[in-house]
Amino acid sequence: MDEPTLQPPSLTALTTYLLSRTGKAGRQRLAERLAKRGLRLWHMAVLAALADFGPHAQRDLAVRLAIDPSDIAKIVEDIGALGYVERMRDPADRRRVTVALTETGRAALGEMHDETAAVQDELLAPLTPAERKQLTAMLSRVFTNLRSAT
Amino acid sequence: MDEPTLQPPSLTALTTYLLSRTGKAGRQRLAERLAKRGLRLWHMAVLAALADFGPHAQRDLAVRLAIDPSDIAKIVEDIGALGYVERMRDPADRRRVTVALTETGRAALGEMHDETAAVQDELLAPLTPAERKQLTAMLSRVFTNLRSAT
DNA sequence: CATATTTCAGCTCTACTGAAATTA
DNA sequence: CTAATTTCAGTACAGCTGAAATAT
Repeated sequence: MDEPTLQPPSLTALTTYLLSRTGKAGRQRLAERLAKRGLRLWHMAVLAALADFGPHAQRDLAVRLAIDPSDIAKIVEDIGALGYVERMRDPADRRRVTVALTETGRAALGEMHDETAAVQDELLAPLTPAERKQLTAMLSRVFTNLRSAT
Repeated sequence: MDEPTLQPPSLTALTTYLLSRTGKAGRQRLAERLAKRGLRLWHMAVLAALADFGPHAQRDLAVRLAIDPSDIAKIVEDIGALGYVERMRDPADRRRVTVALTETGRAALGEMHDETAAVQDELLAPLTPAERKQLTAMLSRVFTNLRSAT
């Protein structure tokens, strides 16, 4: 009897394949949670960047998060409509639009933090706490290297 | 002076975020290589499944690789046009279409194997060989757990 | 004039939904 | 008649290109 759920060994031996598949699964689960709030992943990423580093010009948000600049406008407008951020023209350079987190946005981000932790616990269930730390450390180095090797 | 390339710590602390980003980067680099052959990732995945497990009905390919059944037809037709696979109606159940790898397909898959190894070396450059093994083992457990917990 | 930032229209790709055609 | 398999049309989203509008 065949077991049609087995993955091809020549694919599961490819770390890149495993990264791609597990990454997609994690993204989907996160996205499902955020969708209940009417948000998507980039919305959360922008809120996190504003919480961690303070107000940004939209251009700087795009550079920091590696979002295409042409997509920023819509993302910021969405979370602005929810009252999570405020936009102001920069008086010093009136081309720039400065985006700042509101208290409402900060509170929403706090709730999301708990939800993302729950999603992560589910995703990484088969790993011990020590292994999760190792995994995070390794992925962090890979990710940093990606961004420097542009 | 600000360093606008720093990622938000509250995101890089999320393993799910790192998985998602590194996974996407890996997928993109693989896709770039395959695009030079006129292929995409699912094409390679199907070829690998046929090489590892022999001929499949299209339905079984969809189940094994977790591709949507409605997308299989186009994928198989594409690699069929390149001469990488052959399709035959199953005489025992004429609803089913059996897909089999050709020698041409097997040879192409061999060349792709070398290319994917090169992509992976670049992606995982900051990790030692021992760490790469650890990473692969951990991701493999996470991935297996995902599929069983459907 | 050249450049930077924001914004929008449009394209492609992936992944999904729904339904039709064929066969069991 | 019901169910399984293949196939296609249409939809939604993400990510990108190109260009216009505004300001430096």
